[in-house]
Amino acid sequence: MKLTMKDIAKMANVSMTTVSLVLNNKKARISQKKINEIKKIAADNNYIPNSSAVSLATNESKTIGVVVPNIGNPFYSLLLKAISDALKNRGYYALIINTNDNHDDESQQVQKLISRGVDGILLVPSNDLFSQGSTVVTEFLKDISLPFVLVNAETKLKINQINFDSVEGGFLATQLLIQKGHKKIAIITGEKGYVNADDRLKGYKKALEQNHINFDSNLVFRGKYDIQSGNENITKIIKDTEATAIFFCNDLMLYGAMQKMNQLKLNLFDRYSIIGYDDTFFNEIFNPEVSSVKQDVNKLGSDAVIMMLDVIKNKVVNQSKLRVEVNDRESVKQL
Amino acid sequence: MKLTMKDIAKMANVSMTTVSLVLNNKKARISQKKINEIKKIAADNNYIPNSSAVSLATNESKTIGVVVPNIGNPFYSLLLKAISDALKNRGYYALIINTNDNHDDESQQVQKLISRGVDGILLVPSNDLFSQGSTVVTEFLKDISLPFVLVNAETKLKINQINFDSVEGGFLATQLLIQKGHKKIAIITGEKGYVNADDRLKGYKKALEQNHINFDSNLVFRGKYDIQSGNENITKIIKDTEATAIFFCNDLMLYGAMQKMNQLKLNLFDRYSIIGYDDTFFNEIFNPEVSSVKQDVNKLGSDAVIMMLDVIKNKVVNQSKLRVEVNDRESVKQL
DNA sequence: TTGAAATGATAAAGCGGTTTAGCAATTTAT
DNA sequence: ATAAATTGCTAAACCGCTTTATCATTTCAA
Repeated sequence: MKLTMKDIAKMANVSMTTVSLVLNNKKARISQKKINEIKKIAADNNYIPNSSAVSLATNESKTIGVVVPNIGNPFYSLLLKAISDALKNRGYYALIINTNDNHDDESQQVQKLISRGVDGILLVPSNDLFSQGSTVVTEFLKDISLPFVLVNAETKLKINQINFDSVEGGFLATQLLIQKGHKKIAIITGEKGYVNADDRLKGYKKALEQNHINFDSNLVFRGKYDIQSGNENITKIIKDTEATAIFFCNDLMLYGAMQKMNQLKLNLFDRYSIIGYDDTFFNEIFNPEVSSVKQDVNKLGSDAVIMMLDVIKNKVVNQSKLRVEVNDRESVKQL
Repeated sequence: MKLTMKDIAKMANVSMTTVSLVLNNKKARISQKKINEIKKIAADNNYIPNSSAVSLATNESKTIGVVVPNIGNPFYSLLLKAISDALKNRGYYALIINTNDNHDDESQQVQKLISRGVDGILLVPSNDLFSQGSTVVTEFLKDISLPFVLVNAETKLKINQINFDSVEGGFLATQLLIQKGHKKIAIITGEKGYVNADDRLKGYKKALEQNHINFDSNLVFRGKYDIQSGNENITKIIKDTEATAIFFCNDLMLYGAMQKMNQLKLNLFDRYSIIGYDDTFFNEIFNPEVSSVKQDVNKLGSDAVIMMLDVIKNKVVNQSKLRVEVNDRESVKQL
C-alpha cells in the first residue's frame, strides 16, 4: 500500500503536523534530532506525497496547462519541448492539450484544465482560429481570473502575450532578396486575417518601399501554410508571373513547391532565388541549402514560461515581441 | 470565487450528497424534480468540479502519465499526438513528461508521475537507455503496482509491451532491393544492443539468406539514428564498398547522407538505390521520392492506449507486435 | 388495515495533506 | 527566584468531493 504522511508520523512518533513541517522544510521550531529522524524515515520508505491532497489543501498545483493546436506539426512540437523543459526546470508540470485545430475543443479543454486546478494557462492558439481576434480567448477571458498568456499570437487586447515580430521577418527576407538584385519578388503568405501572415506581407511591402520598388499585387499569393498550398501557388507563379525570386512565408509551402517542381521535372532553385520562413532543420539538407527566416522557438517557449510565472506571482500584464533573423544560405543568388 | 458543490447544495436546498449523486448521474433514488433543478443550477453557474478533490476521494485521476524521450523528434511527437488524441477520446488526460534522453530523469519523473496519482503510465523509453534491457523499467517495475505499458520497445520481461516488428521491416526493405536485382546492399542500422537496430539487421540477414546471397559484414554500418551518422557513414560506404543499394534504418540518417552528398556535389540517388525507414512525410518531396519502411505510428499510439486501459481494467498482461510495410516510391531502381 | 417494500434524501466519515492557534516545557533576563 | 521569552510540538479545522449507512416517508400488496 502507498505510504502516507500519517504512517510516517506514526513511525516517527510525532504528529502529522510535525512531519508536514519537516518534509516541506518550513522554518518552524523542530529539534534537529526529529528533523533528521523524520527525513530519514521518509527517504528510507520512499515516501511520495499525494499531490491531489497537496493541491486540495494549498490550492495550487504547480501545473500549467498548455493548449496547442497540433503536436504533430514540427513547429509546435519544438515549441512544446521548449515550454515543457522550461517548466520542468522550475518545478512545474505541463498539462498538455492538443486541440487538433478544433475550435470547440479549444474552449472546452480550457474549461477542463481549469477544473484540473492548473495554476495558469499557456495558450498557443490555432492560426485558423485566431484570425478574427479570437473569440476563444476573449470568451474565456471574461469568466476567468486564472493567469494566462497568449503564445505565438497577437491581439490588440490588453492581455499577456508573446510572439515573434513578423513584420521584421517579412522585411528582412525581402530586403535580402532586394540586396541581391531582385525586383520581381513573389510572396506566398498565409490567409488574409491571420495576423502573422498579414504582418509578413506588411514587412515585405515595407522593404519594397524603402528600396523604391513598386508594389505589384499580382506577385502576392496566399496559402494555408501547408504542402498543398505550396503545390498550388508555385503553379500560378510559373504561369502568371515573371518573378525571379520567391519568398515563402513558411517552409512547408516551400516544400510543397519543391515537390510540385520535381513532378514537373523542373528545378525550383535553378529558376528562382528562394527564401523560406521557420528555418526548419531540413533546409540544411537540400541542395542548395535553403535560406530562411529563423524564429528562435526555444526562446519563445522559455520566455513564455518566464512570463507565465511572472504573471502568477505579480499579477502584471506583460507583452513581448521577439526579434527574428534570417539565416542566409545558398538559395538566394545574385541576380 | 470558484463555485463549489456546497454552494450548489445551498442554492438547491439539498445536501451535498444529493448534488454529488445527481451530477455524477449515479443511479440513486432522487426525484426527477430535484435532478432537473440541480442540473440547471450547476449548468447556469458553470460549475466545474475540483478534480483534485475528486481524485483524492476516488483515488483515480483519469490521467495517464506518458514518458517520452524527446518531443522534438518527429517520430515521438507524432506518437504523442496519437496517444493524446486516443486518450482524450476516452475521457483521459495525458500528463506528458519529456526526459530529453536523460536517464536519471526517466526514473525520477516516473516517481513524480506516481505522486500525481496517474492511473497508469505509458513508457516510451529512450532508445539510448533501453539498450541494456532497461534498468529503468525493471527498476521501477519492482516498486510499483501501477499499470503501465512499454511502448515502442521490446524486452524479454513479462510485462505489457507494444512495438513494431523490426525484423519484418528489415526483411521487407532488403527483399525489395533484392527483387530489383541488387546483391551488394549496404545497411546502416542503429547501435549494437538496441533491440530494434539489431532486429532490422536480423531481417536484412534473413532476406539475404532466403535469396542465397552471402552476408558480407563489410556492408554493415552502425549509426546513432541521427543526421551526423548519415554524414559519416555515407562517406565510408563510398570509399570502402561497392554497394549498389543502401538500406538506411532510419530516415534521419538518410537525410544526413543526402546532405553530405550534396556537399560533395554528388547525387545520392543517382549512385545508389535507396530505401529508408520511418516513412517520414518529407520523403515525398524529394526527387526521386524516397521509398521507406512505414510504421503506422498512429496505430501504435492508439493501440498502446487501448492496451493501457485494458490493463487498468483487467489487470492482464498484454504483448503486441505491429506489422510494418514498405512504401515503394522511386528511389529503388532496377539494377 | 397493516407490515413490507420502495422511495427520497441526508449525516458523517474519509481521502491525504496544510496551517493556525495554542499549550507545555525550557531557557533567559532581571 | 521569578517573569518573560523562546523552544518544541500538536490538536483540530479545513480543502472539495464521494460514498455508506441510516432514517423518514410514501406506496403497495395481502
